[in-house]
Amino acid sequence: MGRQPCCDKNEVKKGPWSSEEDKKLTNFILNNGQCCWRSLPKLAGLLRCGKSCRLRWTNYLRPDLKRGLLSEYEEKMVIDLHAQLGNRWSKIASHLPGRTDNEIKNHWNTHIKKKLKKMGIDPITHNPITSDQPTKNQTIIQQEKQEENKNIGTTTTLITPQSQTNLNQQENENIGTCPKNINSIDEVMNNNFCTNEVPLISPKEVLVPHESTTSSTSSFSSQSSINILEDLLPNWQCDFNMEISWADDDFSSTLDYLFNDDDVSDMNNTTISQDWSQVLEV
DNA sequence: AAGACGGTCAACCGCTTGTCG
DNA sequence: ACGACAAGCGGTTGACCGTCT
Repeated sequence: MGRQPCCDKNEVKKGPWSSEEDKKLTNFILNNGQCCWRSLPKLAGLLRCGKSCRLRWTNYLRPDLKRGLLSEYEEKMVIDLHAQLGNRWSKIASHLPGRTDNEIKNHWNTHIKKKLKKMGIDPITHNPITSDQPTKNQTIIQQEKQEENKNIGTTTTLITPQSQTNLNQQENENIGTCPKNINSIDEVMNNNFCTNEVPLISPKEVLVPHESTTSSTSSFSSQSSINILEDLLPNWQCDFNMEISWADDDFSSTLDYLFNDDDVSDMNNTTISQDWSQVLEV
């Protein structure tokens, strides 16, 4: 017998989210926090699948998300992490505060892949693509790398909890070290980028330079969510007991997306609700 | 002007993993 | 140990938009 569907597909709405739905979802989560996605749509008055709500929130509505294209720094980080972790987008995203796995995955497939190919680097193996037949050593290295990626990508039945722990430990140890083949990318990018030089630090500590978002492509949705946040702001101020400084760099980039500079300066030292502070602490 | 085409990205689908009784 | 359920994850799809012809 197959798995039960997560929701009745005849009764749920699919496709792009309307600003009204965004508003309902944002409002509900800000007031009640994130709990039980399956029952959330009903409670929030949404005709959506819980899964869909979770995705919309984590990929789009979450207020700590950065918007706009990935910076050069972030791109290099993605390349470096991909060399170590393979297509484990959520792991990669966890090292890039304010970025989602979906966003990184899309950016990889649409921008970085091409860039690397253009530079003569195989986006899968992260080794240089040569026009000649690969040498014996290169072939072996590539095979090893593919095998490595394969193992990383398929943590299935053969992996016991103990070996999984070991794998995770190994993984954690590897993060922060320069992989053997990353030199090839460094050479091409003419930049000694390497994670042992770029500390992988918590979202709270990372300050990623962001670009102006005037060129943001997701015109409808991003705009609608920004409007929603603006609409909801008074509620947060009412609910919040905790005082934070909006001058904190952590928040400034997010705020840049939400408000113009004047708005941000007006909001310095305003108060916010606990739910919101939890969201920001992600 | 309009149709074809390609690029981008939000959203979906289905599988895997984690948790709890 | 097992099954059921919720959440997470990565691959894929399809709508939208800009550019080209």
